[in-house]
Amino acid sequence: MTVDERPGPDGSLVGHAVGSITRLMRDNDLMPGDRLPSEAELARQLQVSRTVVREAFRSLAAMRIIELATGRRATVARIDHGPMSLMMEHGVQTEQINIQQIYDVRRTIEMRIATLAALRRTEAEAQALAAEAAGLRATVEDPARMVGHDLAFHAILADASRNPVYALIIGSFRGVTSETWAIGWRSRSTPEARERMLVNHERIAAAVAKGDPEAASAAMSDHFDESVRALIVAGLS
Amino acid sequence: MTVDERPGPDGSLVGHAVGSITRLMRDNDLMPGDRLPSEAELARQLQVSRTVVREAFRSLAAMRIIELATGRRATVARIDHGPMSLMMEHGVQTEQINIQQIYDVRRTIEMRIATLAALRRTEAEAQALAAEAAGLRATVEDPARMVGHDLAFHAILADASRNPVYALIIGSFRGVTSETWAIGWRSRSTPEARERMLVNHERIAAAVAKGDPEAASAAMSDHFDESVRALIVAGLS
DNA sequence: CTAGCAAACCTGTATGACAGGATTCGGGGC
DNA sequence: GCCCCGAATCCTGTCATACAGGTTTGCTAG
Repeated sequence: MTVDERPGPDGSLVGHAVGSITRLMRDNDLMPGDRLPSEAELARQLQVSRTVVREAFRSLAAMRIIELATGRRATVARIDHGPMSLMMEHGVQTEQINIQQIYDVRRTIEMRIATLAALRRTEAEAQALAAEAAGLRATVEDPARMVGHDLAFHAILADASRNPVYALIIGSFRGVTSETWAIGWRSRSTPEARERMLVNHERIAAAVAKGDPEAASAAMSDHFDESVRALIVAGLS
Repeated sequence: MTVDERPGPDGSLVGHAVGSITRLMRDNDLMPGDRLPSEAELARQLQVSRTVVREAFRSLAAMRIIELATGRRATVARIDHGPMSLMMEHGVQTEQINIQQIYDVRRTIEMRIATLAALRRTEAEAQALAAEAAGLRATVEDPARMVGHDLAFHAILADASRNPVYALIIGSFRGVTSETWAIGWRSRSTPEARERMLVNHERIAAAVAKGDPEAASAAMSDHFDESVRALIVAGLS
């Protein structure tokens, strides 16, 4: 396993190292779990100090392209929504993205997810979905626990689409959603409004369990109509 | 501007530092362009070595949450699709994601983008779109230049949706798309097949220019039907 | 052949140093 | 009083070295 010396994109040595390490992974067809050369070895091959290799590793680890652990060599990582979630939170925090925009994207994507999940869900997923919908209803007095059920519900659904990219995107909204969820819930001030929210989840779960893609998609659409309305009531722009 | 000392998520000092810096940005409402404390200053406040602060900075810079430059202080960054693009490439490279899955997501999202763009595009965007469609037709003999026009076409459209999250997601497919685009193009072996591809872009541009959301969405749907068929012909799973 | 242990390897962090690039601030000219 | 310029200062990028743990490897003893 050797590394070539093409200069990286920018003039920086770290940028160069990141490029070289990425190329090394690609050229050697490294798969998740495979081990990379040690920092010292890479430093030698790239003719830079260990500092530079370490910073390059940190960059790749931040994107969960590789995984670092003390004492162990760096390994190729499984893709994960964590970094994307942080990026989204940053976007919202710095007012480059607003919550309504995220909900528009979520509606678009989750309607498709519902369709696919209705066609592809396993029996276990159908049951897990029903359980999370029931969990929502059961914790109606404890918003802090409700948000966990809501997040889990949508995560299971995304997984059931059998397309990891959907799961990734939904996961990337996880941080933002968990921070704003309570606002939406509080804005549903009447028992009727709250009941609608609970029923919508149950409808989605039922349609997916029944394997009815149109009904699942329609229920998801209603769910987002209702949620977006709640957010508007709350004045979240 | 000070930093508290809550321990980070994992035991690592770098993880702690990343958390503290993130919190510092949030608590002080730092906006893109604003400067962060210097490495030495943070090292002092967090009671860690500059090494740790630097690695934390690298992590945040990898996600484009902050921006680093020689001699200058780190600044809060504008959100950017670069890291997401690298993550997607990694996912495809390691066979955790396949091209068809990406195309399913793209179809879902770009149909919505077409709808929004038809409603919200500026005059300049309508013209730029037409120009890129024309560029595609003009460079039909040079796939390397064609892919640039295709990427630009979809990027302009995404921007015209006036929802940066759509632009972000489309951008995250940029790397993968540019690497597989040529395969799809080559698989369109007849002049008719190639003409269909060109016409579809022109139809989208025309519908968006006319401000007809249904037509734009339908044209986009046809575009993806055609593209996905081309990829299937090419045997890309 | 296996279990266990020691050596070798490896990463996380700290310290100190220094070469440029960037910022700042004071002074001089107008 | 204001603007421009240069020097002092600050700051980042990189290197070398050191050492405390954690991990892997390989040898040895039973």
